[in-house]
Amino acid sequence: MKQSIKLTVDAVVFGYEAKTETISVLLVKRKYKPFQGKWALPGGFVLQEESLEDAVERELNEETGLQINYLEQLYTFGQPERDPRSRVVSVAYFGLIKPSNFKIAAATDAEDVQWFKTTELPKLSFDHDKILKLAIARLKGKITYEPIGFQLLDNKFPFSDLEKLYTTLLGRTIDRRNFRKKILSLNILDELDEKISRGSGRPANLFKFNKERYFQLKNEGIIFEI
Amino acid sequence: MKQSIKLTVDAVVFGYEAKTETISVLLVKRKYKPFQGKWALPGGFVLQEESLEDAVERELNEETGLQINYLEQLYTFGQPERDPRSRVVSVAYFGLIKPSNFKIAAATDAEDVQWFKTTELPKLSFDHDKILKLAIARLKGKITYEPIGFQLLDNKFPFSDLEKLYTTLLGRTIDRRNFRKKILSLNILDELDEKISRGSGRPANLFKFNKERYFQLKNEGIIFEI
DNA sequence: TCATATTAGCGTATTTTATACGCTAATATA
DNA sequence: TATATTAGCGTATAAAATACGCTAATATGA
Repeated sequence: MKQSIKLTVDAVVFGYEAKTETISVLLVKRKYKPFQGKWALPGGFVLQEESLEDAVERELNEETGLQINYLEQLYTFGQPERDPRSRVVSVAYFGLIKPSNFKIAAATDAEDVQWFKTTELPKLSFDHDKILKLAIARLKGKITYEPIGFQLLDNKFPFSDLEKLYTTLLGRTIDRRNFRKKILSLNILDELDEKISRGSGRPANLFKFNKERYFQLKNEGIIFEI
Repeated sequence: MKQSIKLTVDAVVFGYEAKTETISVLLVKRKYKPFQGKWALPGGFVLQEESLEDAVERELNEETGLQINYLEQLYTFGQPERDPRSRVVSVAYFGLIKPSNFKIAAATDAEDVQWFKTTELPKLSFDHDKILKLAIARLKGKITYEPIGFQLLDNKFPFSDLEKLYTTLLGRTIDRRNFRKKILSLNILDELDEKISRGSGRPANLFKFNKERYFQLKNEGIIFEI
């Protein structure tokens, strides 16, 4: 067996800001060759005795200092020529973080770390463009049949944040009344006895995603769908 | 970099027989240690300069002689202890073959190859039980929102074959009239000027999945859904 | 302090889609 | 030629999705 393949993990981490209604991706500036000085997805080599998930979380923490909120495997990229140095296969992950976490990024490690709006992306290293493209498609697709959107909002959020998130992700206007009816009929949101006022306009009630209830419904075969 | 991780691919290949209404999985009996003599998913080490897809197709061909009809990446399994020998990460694939191909299996290589009904599975080697379980879930889930079912039927098939396949996969009865209406309204089947008679009963018209039309509709944003 | 701008919150009518339901047609076989 | 078997199809009802516009509560600027 002459196989000598290196294994890496890469992470596509999305963040959302309701104020500007933008989805951003976390990128790091590469310190070493190849693609030195270019932007890339955070990631790196898997340690010998470490699970893939541990590897992603370690790399993310080392490079960005961020606490991830939701993480799932995206796809494994293994084209022989994807790394100019040698054969490197990368298991890509897909992550989401909450806005409160969003703000503290870029605060930790040596390399440059930055949030990029998905509409203003730089050219990326390796095949990371391809990975990112797939991740964006996954995010947009998944949001309609699994409640991962809540992972991009704070624990307590006004309904309008959710609405704006869906408008942004789906790239089209949605009817506010019908959307509210639909989401509330799913019975996975708890309305709190708390209001929030952000600038002008009527203060909004805060909601909370009820994870327990969601999993209970899921077990009963009731499916989330927008 | 002290990393020395081996990379393998494994394939979960499903076949369907309308006569018995059973879904089967292709398994091979292991020739060497570990798990010598035990059943496992077909697969093996990725060659140094080979893409992951090429590796799966090569291994499948070497071990079973089968031509695969549909192949997609399933998930990458990387728990450190999943192989007792050393660190081995496996990229699992999900494949479907048509009944005509189904029959010629087990005809080629040295190891023992066999179809197992998904209801009568043996204990598998490594973490292959877990992989198979995920693949079955994927098959059952995917069939409702992508027309992969046609990959399990012959090119020309009577409508009842499709109906039986869905009944089997979904594990519940479906209303024949409503199912027919729904599928035909999708406009992705061509009704042929050909009939088939299998034993008693009224001979059935043959249908053909219109791939071009499906992709055209898909591009227009029209989604297949059962 | 009051007029204006801004965001939140909600109901009903209409259209579309899903579901429920049972008979006749064409063949093989006994 | 009678019987068993599979194929093929329509209509009525229920459920879900969509379309649509006003009032409430606050901030802000005149």
